[in-house]
Amino acid sequence: MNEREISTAVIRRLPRYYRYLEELIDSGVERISSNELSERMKVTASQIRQDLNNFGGFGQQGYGYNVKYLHSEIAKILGIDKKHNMIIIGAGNLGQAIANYSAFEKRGFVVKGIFDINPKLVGMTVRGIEVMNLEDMPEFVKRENIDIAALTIPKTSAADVAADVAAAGVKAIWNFAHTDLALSDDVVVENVHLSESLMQLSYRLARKEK
Amino acid sequence: MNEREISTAVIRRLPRYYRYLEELIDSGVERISSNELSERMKVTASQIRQDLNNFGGFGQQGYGYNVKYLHSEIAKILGIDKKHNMIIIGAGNLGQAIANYSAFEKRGFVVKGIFDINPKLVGMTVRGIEVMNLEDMPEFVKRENIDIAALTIPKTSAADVAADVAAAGVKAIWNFAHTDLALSDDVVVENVHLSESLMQLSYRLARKEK
DNA sequence: TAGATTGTTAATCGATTAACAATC
DNA sequence: TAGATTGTTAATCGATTAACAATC
Repeated sequence: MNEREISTAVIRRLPRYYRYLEELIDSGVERISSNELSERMKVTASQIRQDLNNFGGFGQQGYGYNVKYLHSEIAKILGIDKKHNMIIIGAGNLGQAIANYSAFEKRGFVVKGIFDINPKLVGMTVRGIEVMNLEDMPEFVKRENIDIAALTIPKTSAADVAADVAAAGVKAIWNFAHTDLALSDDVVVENVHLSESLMQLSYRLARKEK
Repeated sequence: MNEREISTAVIRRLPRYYRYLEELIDSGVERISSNELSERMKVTASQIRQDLNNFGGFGQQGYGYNVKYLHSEIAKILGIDKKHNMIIIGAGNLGQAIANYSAFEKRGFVVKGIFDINPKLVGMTVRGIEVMNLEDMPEFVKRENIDIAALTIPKTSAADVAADVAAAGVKAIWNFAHTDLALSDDVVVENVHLSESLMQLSYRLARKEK
């Protein structure tokens, strides 16, 4: 696999390619050219070919791309050909929503445990997964080989909890708290800032109205 | 206000500026230079000045930026100085999480109603907001002057529901369904694709491990 | 072989960074 | 006035698009 750095712009597009390829498989399409795909996805064929060729030559001249093959190759690139053990910290609605979302499991993300500090929530069960006390998290992370922690907690406690899960051995944090987490470089942090998304929507709405 | 198109890269950064300015206000800071802010936010001072000057000269030579003033100007740019009436379609965990998230209301996004097709959920109350039957949505949108609809529903029904809310007069859709919505250009669509975010995390995790 | 379409190089476009004159 | 820092122009860098030779 190539050593040169892939831009985030490319990485952001990969899951979308993956989704479209999935739909093509479902509708029984066996091969597709960059041109046909470009029309469906509303991006240029050139961009599709450039993006894919960052990772290898998955197509064939005169033929195009084999849908199933390309789909499986992108899965490998994204690392979703392997299982990932995940925990959720924060058993509120958002944490429960993620725990309940079975499509993640289909992509190899298995929720092994949910944690909270609220004694009212501890002991509860979400989709068969027990809500445990946050104190028991470090031991659980080690025992169950957890590599991803989703933080669905208020921003006030996010920094501390992030430090704790990192110390326990978690390798990636999916952060829903509205704050930037400063952690050592060997922990991956992926942010989902819902309020920022809503503000972008608001901006575009305001421009339209003008 | 300027007529030239602002790039999405700039728009994506605005909410983050806003958040940092909010924190500065909370900690009693009255003015800040692009240089100080650049250190806190880990972006270049040049970028901050360029971004802001897309919208106007909010600073003063030799002084910097007045934190409160800049904060309020960005609020205006983002359109969050005005109230937005919002509905949520889909009363599952994710819909409930959004309804319960009071911070949105602080930014002027007021959840007026929640809709679902599941009769078990209809009649329920979330944060004092009644869950109504989706059939009653069009009339509600008109009566309550709704301009934003959050779609927290499965992708199978997303396209139809999106068309319905647009027909009812909703001006912007905050889409959580894992599909691209094709709608007329006068409806703003902002996507939150959680599974794509998780795959990006997975990609970065896989690269780290290699 | 001819036609189609990739992989890849080159050209263009846009975004970021650097530099500095304007000015508070 | 001198110092600081913006607003803005110019330079650089990177990403996207176009073009086409390679090849199935």
